[in-house]
Amino acid sequence: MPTARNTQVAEFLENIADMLELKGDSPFRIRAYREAARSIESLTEDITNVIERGELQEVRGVGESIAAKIEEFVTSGHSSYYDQLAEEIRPGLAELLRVPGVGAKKARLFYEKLGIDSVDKLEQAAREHQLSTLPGIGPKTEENILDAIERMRSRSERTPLGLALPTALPFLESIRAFPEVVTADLAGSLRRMRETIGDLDLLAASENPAMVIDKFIELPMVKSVLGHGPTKGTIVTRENLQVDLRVVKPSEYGSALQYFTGSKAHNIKLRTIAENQGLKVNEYGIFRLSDNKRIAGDTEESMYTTLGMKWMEPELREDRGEIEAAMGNRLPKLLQRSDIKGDLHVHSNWSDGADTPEDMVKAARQMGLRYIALADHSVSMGFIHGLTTDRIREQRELIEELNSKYPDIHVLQGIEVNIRADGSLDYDDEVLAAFDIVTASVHSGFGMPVEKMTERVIRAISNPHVDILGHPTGRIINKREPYQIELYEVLKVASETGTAMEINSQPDRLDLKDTDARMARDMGVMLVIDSDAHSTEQYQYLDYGVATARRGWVEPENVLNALPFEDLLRWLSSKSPVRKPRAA
DNA sequence: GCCGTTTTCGGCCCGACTGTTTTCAGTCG
Repeated sequence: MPTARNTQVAEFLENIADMLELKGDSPFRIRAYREAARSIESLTEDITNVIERGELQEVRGVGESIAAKIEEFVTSGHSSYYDQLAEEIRPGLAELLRVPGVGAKKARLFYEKLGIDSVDKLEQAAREHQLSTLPGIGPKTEENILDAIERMRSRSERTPLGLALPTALPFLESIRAFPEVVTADLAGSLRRMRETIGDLDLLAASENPAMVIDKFIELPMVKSVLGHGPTKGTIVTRENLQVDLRVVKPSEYGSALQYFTGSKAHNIKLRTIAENQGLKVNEYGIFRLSDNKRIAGDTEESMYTTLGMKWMEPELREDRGEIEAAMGNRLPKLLQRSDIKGDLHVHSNWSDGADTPEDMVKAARQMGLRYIALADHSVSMGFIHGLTTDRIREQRELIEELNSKYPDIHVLQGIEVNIRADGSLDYDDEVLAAFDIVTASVHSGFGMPVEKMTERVIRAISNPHVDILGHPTGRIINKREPYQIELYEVLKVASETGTAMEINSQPDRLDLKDTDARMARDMGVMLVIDSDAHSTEQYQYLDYGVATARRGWVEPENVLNALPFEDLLRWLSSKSPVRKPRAA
């Protein structure tokens, strides 16, 4: 799977950066490795393809030296440079950097003076008050380290957006209701709708910041208070999520919102551009270097227009070309939730869903959807009542009844058909032909080698009855890595056969992910934003799928279920024998 | 280690907070 390999390479470079940091190497060299890592992480194609074309050094942040290390790592699976560093730096030391508040200097100090080379040893030393015998370390630092380790253990991973957003919204509502607050918004990765979130960042404008912070830390959802200053408060919720609130003056709100939304890489790029124009950007506004006069910052839009570019949606702000696009007036017209006209992947209690088909139809109407496809599981998923051919016929009758009972919504008979290990499908072609729409998904045999998996999926989507590939990489965020697959090859075939790729909106899937969705879009492959709802409430998940698509620069014309129903039918009828891909 | 409509050498975003240090280093975003 391309992006999995890209992730590996990025991790490899990050590890080098960590070790260089522990070594006390040049901060600029360290940053070069981290920037190269980030750049590769957001590539929209498999890095091996880039290497094969000999274009590795064209990747931003990758020069001669890093390119050589990547090539060795990718082709041989190891790196002599890395091995050499690993001999100099005890491997456990990098673990210490994961503790918030412990950076390279402290890690090195702890190791050199106390022999600490693991988080466990660090915890023990802090408990025994050995850390405070060191220069520059006092009892407060000791205590903070213990707290940080405890929090790290209770929530070791980034929080999925699907948990972070529902936690943050009540805070935002409460803060907006404070009489002292002029306006408030989500900020940080939450506002950019990243698939996982570290700390939940909120921003408010008020003439009386201290009062707002005082009230914030008293909110009933607060479990404990980590920090409490005049303009910034940090608390921990009962879910063990950290929420930061910053409060600024109303006149600084635009610049603060821009600044605290990030991403860091996006902001660095903006500042560099500003400098070339004789300007300085910070969280208080844009200032002319010549006389230090503030010339923008009341609104976020003014921050961008002053620098000669259009305002852009937060989901784009990852330094993945959006700044260049904004300067050239080439920003995408991003898909919006209101563009979604239907949901083509919905389960009912005929397989593993919780609700009846009729309940699912009624809930879809309430969501304002114009069509849905019931897509229960196929027969080999016996343990969750996959549909037998008899039950398929019965369900067809039921769907016809529902269509006449609810004329304001179209109900399609779909199926989530299982892709077997050899790439064949659970049903014969005649059975498949009877469905209105077919989504094929892998549900087993995740561990097969990359060539086999790629072949398997390509065979499945080459079947003229298959309209959509469901959750194409199979990952579960924080639980299961994507299976090994050459997504680029799959997408090439999909663009030839006219098979759409799903962006599955389940918050722990978000599969395709943002950068993969962008690759699909760039290759002219149609996308489908599906809820994969297993109960009536889960239609709400479409919001996360739409966010993922937006982060992938996806526009309405790239999305199958943004089509009106009649156009969808036309698209579906055109697959056989080979559907022509729509122009991207 | 990377990069260049200021540069192939000399830069590399910038400010806040925290703890401990009495003037600043380390860490973070």
